[in-house]
Amino acid sequence: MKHAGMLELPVLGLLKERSMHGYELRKQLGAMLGPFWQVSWGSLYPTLRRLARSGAVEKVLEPSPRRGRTATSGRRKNVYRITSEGERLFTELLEETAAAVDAEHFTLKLAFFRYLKPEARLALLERRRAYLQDKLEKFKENLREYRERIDGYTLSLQRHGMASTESDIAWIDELITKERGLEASPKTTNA
Amino acid sequence: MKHAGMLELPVLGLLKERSMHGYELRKQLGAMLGPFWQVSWGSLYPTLRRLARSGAVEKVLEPSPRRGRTATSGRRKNVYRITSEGERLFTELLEETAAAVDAEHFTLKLAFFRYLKPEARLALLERRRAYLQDKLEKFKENLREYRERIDGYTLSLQRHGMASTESDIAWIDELITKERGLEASPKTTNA
DNA sequence: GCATGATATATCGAGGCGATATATCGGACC
DNA sequence: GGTCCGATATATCGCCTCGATATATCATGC
Repeated sequence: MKHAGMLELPVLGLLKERSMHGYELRKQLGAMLGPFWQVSWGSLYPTLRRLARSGAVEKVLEPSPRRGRTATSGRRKNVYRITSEGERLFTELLEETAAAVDAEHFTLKLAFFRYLKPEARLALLERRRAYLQDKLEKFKENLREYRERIDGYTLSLQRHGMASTESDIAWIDELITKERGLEASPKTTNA
Repeated sequence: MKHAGMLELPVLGLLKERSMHGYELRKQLGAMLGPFWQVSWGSLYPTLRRLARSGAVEKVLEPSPRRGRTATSGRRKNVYRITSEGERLFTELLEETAAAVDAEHFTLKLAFFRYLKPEARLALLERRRAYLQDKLEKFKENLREYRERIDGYTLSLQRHGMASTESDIAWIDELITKERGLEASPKTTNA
């Protein structure tokens, strides 16, 4: 993953559930997002430092590592806890639609959808859908324009890219349908 | 796109066809790879500088911008030409299978497949296929392990990820089949 | 005792990206 | 003729990600 400020949201989202240290955070992230996209230390620790500096998280003082045999772990651990400012930032980052277009950002937002109200979810889904639709159009246009100039491999590549984009749109549509169903059901049940 | 050393291959590949300056290079790249992944200036110009420093490309002296009206363009242009060292580097980067697993690297290699011998193409395709297959297995394993702990959105996300990966594998298989057909055809035609 | 691997934090350098600065050129508009 | 704008063209800055690496401590097994 390449884009900037990728980790803020998932780190805050996990710390929202319970305080953790960096190493554990990484493991949880891996479980949540599938076995791929293992977060690198060079991204994670600086992110925690940034969040701490901005007051979104704070270091929890461990109850003294106690240099004796009774302590479960004498190892140095930096446990981080989310602050109220962090909670605010989390919601702000999650709701913001501008970054919802990017695949990675959208994926990360989706993993924390349960914290959003239905209308905010729909807003994000529809923003992402519009982006994909636009991408598809541009693909077609590009293909019309450069058709003769590209070779078979590149053509196949572009066709597969278009098919993938269509599949992504269909998936988003499923999610939108489910979401509307959830919105409607409370009233429908009562009708 | 995020990974390191992404631009070396496509820049050399385009300069192989004809000498160009940075701005044009960017436009060609866009046409080739679809309307997305517009290469940033902050990546392109440093890449050209690196390639020039390592002797893979060289600046072509424009026939003096001629401060008169006869010149088609008095604007400063840095036209780059590939060297024999650059041709060698291009082939090396293209054939190397290690980086073929990454989606972006693989895509870029595919765009220059026509410069490879059939067996080298097959090697890259099969390497990419093995990676995707492994990715799929790990997805399934991860899902078995964390099934109960993830919510509906995350589950849907992972399922879609798996379906996409399967679709990618099917596409690679198509390419492999075509490739084997091409390999066989010269003999078949003569049989 | 002592090797090994998991836990845990931290930093470095290379490179990508978005934003921005700067300048020239070709046309459109009046 | 003047002037504004958008396309052409090169370049750099700062922030961030990533892979590699360094450095410990702890748990387990032999």
